[in-house]
Order: sequence, then C-alpha cells, then structure tokens
Amino acid sequence: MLSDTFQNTSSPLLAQLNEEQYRAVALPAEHALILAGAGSGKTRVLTTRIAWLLQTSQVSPGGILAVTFTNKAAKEMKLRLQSMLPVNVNAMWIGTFHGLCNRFLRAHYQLAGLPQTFQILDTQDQLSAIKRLCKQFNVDEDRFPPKQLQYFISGCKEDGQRPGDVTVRDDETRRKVELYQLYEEQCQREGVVDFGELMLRSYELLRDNVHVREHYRRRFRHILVDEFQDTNKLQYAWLKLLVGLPGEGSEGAILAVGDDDQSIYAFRGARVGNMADFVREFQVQHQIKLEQNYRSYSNILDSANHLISHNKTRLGKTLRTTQGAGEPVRVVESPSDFAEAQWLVEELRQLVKQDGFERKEVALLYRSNAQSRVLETALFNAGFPYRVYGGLRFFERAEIKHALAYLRLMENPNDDTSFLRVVNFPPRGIGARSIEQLQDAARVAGCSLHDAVSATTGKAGANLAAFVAMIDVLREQTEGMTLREIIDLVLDKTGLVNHYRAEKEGADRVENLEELVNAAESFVTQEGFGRSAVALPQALSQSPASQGLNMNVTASEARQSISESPRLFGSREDGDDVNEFSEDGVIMSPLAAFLTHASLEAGDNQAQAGEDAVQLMTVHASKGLEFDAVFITGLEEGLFPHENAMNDFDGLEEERRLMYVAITRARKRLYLSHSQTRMLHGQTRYNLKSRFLEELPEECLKWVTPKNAGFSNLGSSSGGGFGGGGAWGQTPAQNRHARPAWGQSSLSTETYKSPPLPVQKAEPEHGISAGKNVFHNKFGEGKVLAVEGTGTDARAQVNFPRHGVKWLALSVAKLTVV
DNA sequence: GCCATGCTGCTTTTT
DNA sequence: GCAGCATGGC
Repeated sequence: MLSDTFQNTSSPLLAQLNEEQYRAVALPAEHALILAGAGSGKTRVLTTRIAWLLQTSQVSPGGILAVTFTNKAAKEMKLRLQSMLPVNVNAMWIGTFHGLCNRFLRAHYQLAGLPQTFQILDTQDQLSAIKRLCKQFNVDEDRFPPKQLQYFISGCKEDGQRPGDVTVRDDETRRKVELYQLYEEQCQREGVVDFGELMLRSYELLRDNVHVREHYRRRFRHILVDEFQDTNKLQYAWLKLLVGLPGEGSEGAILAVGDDDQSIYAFRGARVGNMADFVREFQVQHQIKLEQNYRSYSNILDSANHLISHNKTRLGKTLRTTQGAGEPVRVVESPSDFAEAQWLVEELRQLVKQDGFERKEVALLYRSNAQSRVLETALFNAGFPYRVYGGLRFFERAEIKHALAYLRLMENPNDDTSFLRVVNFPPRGIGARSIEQLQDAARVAGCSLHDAVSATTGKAGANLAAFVAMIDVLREQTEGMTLREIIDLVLDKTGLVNHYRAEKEGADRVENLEELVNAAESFVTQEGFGRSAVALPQALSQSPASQGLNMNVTASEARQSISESPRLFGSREDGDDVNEFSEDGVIMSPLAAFLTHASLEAGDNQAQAGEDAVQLMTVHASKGLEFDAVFITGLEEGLFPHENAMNDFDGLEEERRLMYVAITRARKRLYLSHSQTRMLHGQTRYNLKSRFLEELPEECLKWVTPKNAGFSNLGSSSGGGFGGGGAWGQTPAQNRHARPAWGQSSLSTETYKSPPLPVQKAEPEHGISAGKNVFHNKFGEGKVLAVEGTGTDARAQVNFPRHGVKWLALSVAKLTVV
C-alpha cells in the first residue's frame, strides 16, 4: 500500500528516497518525531519535506519555520532547498534558534522593551560585562568568580528563570540572584542582550502577548526542528508557545528530527528528555525511525551498534547498511602519547601514499583539546599538512572585536562594553584612573559612559571628549556610505590599522582587519544590499516610539502598546517580498545587519576549501561530519570516558554516546588508538585502555598490537612491599595544603593533589599498581585502575563498586592490597 | 602604560 | 605543561 504511493508518486523530489525517508517526507500535517540515525539522510529528509510541502501547495513559504542549532546547518538547509526548487528561501524562517529569535525581536523590539539598535553580546562580551559589574559592586571575586556568575546567569536563562523566579536557599544563591538582577539592569541600560536573553525575551513576548502569539501561530503551519535531542528547556518551551499544544486550537505542526543516541550536549543544558516530552505533550501519532545508513561499512556500523547497546536509556534504534563488511576496525596500543603520535604520522603517510586516501578525508579525533598538541607537534615535525578545528574564530579575534566595538558604538553609544574595549585602544592617554572617574560619574548620573563624558574635566576629560567626538563624527561622516567605505574609514580614523602596522607582530592582525573589510563586502553582495538606507516600514515609522532609542519603554508599557499598533502584524502573512534584513518589516542599515551577523555567526572555523590537510578536532566538533578514514585517539579510562564523567551513570552514558558519534563518522576505515602512558597536567599518567574498547564486537576488530600488551608490569615493579616507609610514612602535616584537585566539580573530598615537591627518583613503595584489588576503610574493596606520580604525589585511581571511581592520594588514603 | 613574572586551574561548545 | 590572567614594578 505504502510502496504503491511510493512508486506512483509523480514528483521527482521523492523518487530518490528510501521507504522510511519517504514516509517521513510525506507525513500528514500533524506533529511527528523522526528518529534519525547517524548517516541516515536526515538533512535530505528535512529539506525534501519542506520542498514537498511547498510543491504540493500545502503551505506557502511564509508558513515554514525551520530551526537548527548552527549557522552551518541552517545555511546547508537553505542551499539544498534552493537546489531543489525555485523558491525564495528568505521568505521562510530558516535559521538557528538565536537567529530566529533575533529576527523576531528586531520585528517587535518595542514590545520586547528593547532599543531598535540593540546589540548582541557574545560569550566574551558577556563575561567582561559581568566582570565590570563585579568591580562596580565590589564583589569578592574569590567567592563569586565572574565565570561562575556567567554560568549561573546563563543557566537561569536557559531554564527560563528571571531573578525573581530563582529559588533561593542560601546566602550564596541570594547574592548570585542579586547580581543577576543587577546584570540585567546593566544590559537593559546599555541596550545589549546576551544569547540567553535573545531566547528568553522571545519566549516571554510570546507568552505574555496574546496578539503576537496568535499571529505567529496562525502564520507558521509547519515547524521543523533539527537536532531535537539538543534542545534545552527554554527552547522547547519556546516551541510550545510558538505552536501551541493540542487543545489550544492551533494548527501548526511540528516535525522534530533527532537522535537520542547522538545527544552529547547535556553539559550545556540539552535535555534528551524533550523528545519523550514532545511525544507525550503533543500527542504525537507519527514516529518514524531512519535506520538505513548510507555512510559506513558494516564492521564500523556493527561496532557502533554494539557499543551503544550498552546504554540503558535509549529510545532504541539499530543502524543497518547494504554495503559489505569492509575492513576490520583497527585497534592500536602505543607505549606513550608521543609514540601514539609518531605511529599516527606513519600510518597517515601510508594511508595517503599507498591506500590512496585524500588527506582532507582523514580525521584525527580526540576527547579533549589538550590532546591535540602532541599530535600537532608530530605532524608539524613530519611536515604533514594538517588543520585543527576549534580555537578562536574570525569574529572572536581581538583585533576584529576592537574594530567591531567601534562600529557598535556608532550604532549604539550606550554600549559600555564596547566603549571600554576601545576607549583606550589604540592608546590615547586615557588611563585606568580616568576611566574609573568616568564610571563613577556615569553611575551618579545614571547614564552611559558615552553620555557621562561631557561632565568630565581636565586633561583626561579632554582626551575622553576627543574619543567621543571621534565616534560621533564617524557616525555622521559615514551616513550614506557603503559598508565597505564605513569600515575602511573607521579602521583608518580610529588608528587601529596603524597601531597594528607599527607593531612587530602585528602583520597577521592587519591582515585580519583587511579580511574584515572583505567579509563585509561579501556580506553585502551576498545579502544583496548596498546603501545605508534607514527606511522604516510604514507601521513602524508612524509609531512615535520608533524615533530614537526607546529604552525607557518598559516591557509592560511596550506590551500594552501592541493594541495601538496593530499594523505591525497581519498583511505580511506570506512574507514573499521580505528579505533577510527587512526582518518582516524593519529595514536595518547594512552596518546594523553586519554587526548582528558578526555576533550571531562567529565565523566558520574557516575550513579553507581546497586545502588538502588531515583534519584534527574534538569528537564533539566532528558531529555531523563524515570522513573516509577516522582515527579515534586517546581511548583510555579517565580520558575517554573522561574521569569527570564516569562517576555517574548519565555521564558515562553520554560519554558512550560520544564514542558512538565518533565511530559513526567513518566511512571506510576506522582506527581506535590508546596509549599506556600519557602526559596530562604536566604529569605522566598510566591509564587503562578505555572500557569502550571492550564494548565492541570482537569479530569486527583487528588488534594491530597484541591485545593486552604492556600492562602487566606497569607500575608493579615496586620493590619493597608497602605499609612501611616511603609514601606511607608521610606525616599528615605534609599534606596540610592538600586540596581537592578539581575544585568545585569534585564531590569527593578524598581526591587530593599534593603540593609540588622535588621529584623523587625512587620507585613507588606503596605496592599499589593498576589491576590490583585494594581495601579502603570507608569505601571497602575496589580495583586499582591507574597509578600516577611518585612519593607524596602518588595517586591511585580506584574503582569502588559501591562508591564509584575515585582518585586517592596514596600518602593520605589508607589502602591495603587484598 | 607597559612589560615581566608568578599563580591558578585544567572536558566537551554553539549561539 | 602551559595558557590566561592578575599583580606589581618601573
């Protein structure tokens, strides 16, 4: 029956789909969940679904909203869609959660209580704003580290909590909430929003404004959500508001696509549970599993399936392929991380020379960034081309942020974060003291730093006045200029370029600034607008509050004003004539649009096209990518699974999913590599091989090095028993300064790292070595996983059946071998 | 205002 | 082991 429809379809769009993909694409307009396994054609299904809906006239472009997590995914979706049918993708709302929220808030800035020119703080900006706040309110930064406050604030927002919503149980939380409140006030005063705020404010506007909510509910008939397993609490709540639960009389349908087995972002608030909640709350009748994998040979796939089957909490899914078994998965052991890197380089050479792999089709994956160094060194020394993903991206570079800060100040003089970034950069004789005085003046006057300048006096005052005048003059001068001209002028007049030209090591930075001009240029040509027209749409330009910055409009006042400006809504239902930057009516200047672009899109990690280099990245970064050959390195207990994650059940399951993601990146060949010793935090560590290696099907593997090589005598060469002298004899006094090794993340007070002491040459005398069973007074019997360090530095990692895995300082913990 | 030195902390990351 | 930052000296 189904296959009849399948065969009879007249649309070439659907012809290339397999049956399960077809069923997903041609689902009725009702809520549905697609469980899309790795390499199962998820993006194809999403885009074909949209194309099919449009082609069969079930919806007009304006009725589509598709949301992703990364700009890359959104771009990809638009691109594929455009290749499928002639459609103006800008009429649809396709973008990241934050991108769409930005679009939404730009259109309703008044209702959201924001100035029209609101700027977006990225993570760096947010942190510096918090630091500034802490200084201003004399916060003890030892008790409340700004980083931790940032984490707290972002966490609250991701849970949809305003300061008033947070449950306060202790003084510490009370203070944090206070600071959260102050931070919010600061942001509002300065006309800036952080990433969390984009989401939360959109959510609140939908929640509190029935007109807006109804408008969008009527408009969006099909909502498609990519990577649903990565949504956090707020994002899911946002979706619920946008669409409305069954019984709320709304007509939109959500198609959620996700893979619980690839949920690897719990640490940043992702809730896999949203998948089950979605099915329940939206009474989902249609669930489809995409299990046909088009990527890998079956040895690779079976390994992935077998591994992930060790997880208890899954929705359940098994990937299959019609490709053959392929090569076995190679498992390799090295004596050290250094040797591992050496071996890798050799193997890579062979792979390219003899086996005909392209370098850019090979990936070296690792659990944590710190592991890349030794690999890079080896590759560099061997002259082997490589590219490392991660690290600073284009718009995050200091020189770029400086340039952007000037541009932002021109747009929004109240942006104190930007003001402080460049007020004395390049140096112009404005020191810390004058800035402090200015900050005091601004505080007293309750105005921005920019506005407070006029009240300053003396020499410092003159310098400040000159700075502000420069910004103001630039703003006037650049009116009507093209974006390129604006940036050129700013780079010149502010002295930024000259500053870096004069610097010995500044060549790269100058180059990057030139690249910024190029980026602006291509932004303008790509997005198709040149002059800095500041035309406002009718409804907005007639509204009195749209003149200037309406920062004094409170959110509640703004909410009321909706009834006075009904023309904000309706009439543009189809949005066919709307382009990306007119934000459904609000036409932004090219500069404003470019600044938004810069904050929301930190820039691809510039994987330069055409460059044939082996790719180095974390497993996290590899999600969504695929390669002919993949090396997963550092497969050791403590590293992968990471020691911070293996103490609790959920953590371990997430690590396993991470491993699953890593394995499923490989098309043809997969290497799994581990090392007996590894340099970490400046110490050599002796790690057992990862448990994940034991969780793979033996018949798919080929142990290139003997399976249990090397471990037997590691660390067990201790001469004289134990319990006598040496480490055991240390007096407690020597451990007075012992402290938890991993700060707040360590729940176990038994985890100690002793203060550095002169290196002792003596072999360990404690008699503890990997593999032995030991007894601890409190934890009972456990198995030693690893031992590191010597003398008072010696630590053992022990797995206690009832208390989990712990690191114990041997000079503190009383361990006896049983 | 700039540079040197010392101290701390240390998984994963997108927007 | 090493980066990133804060502090302190000139």
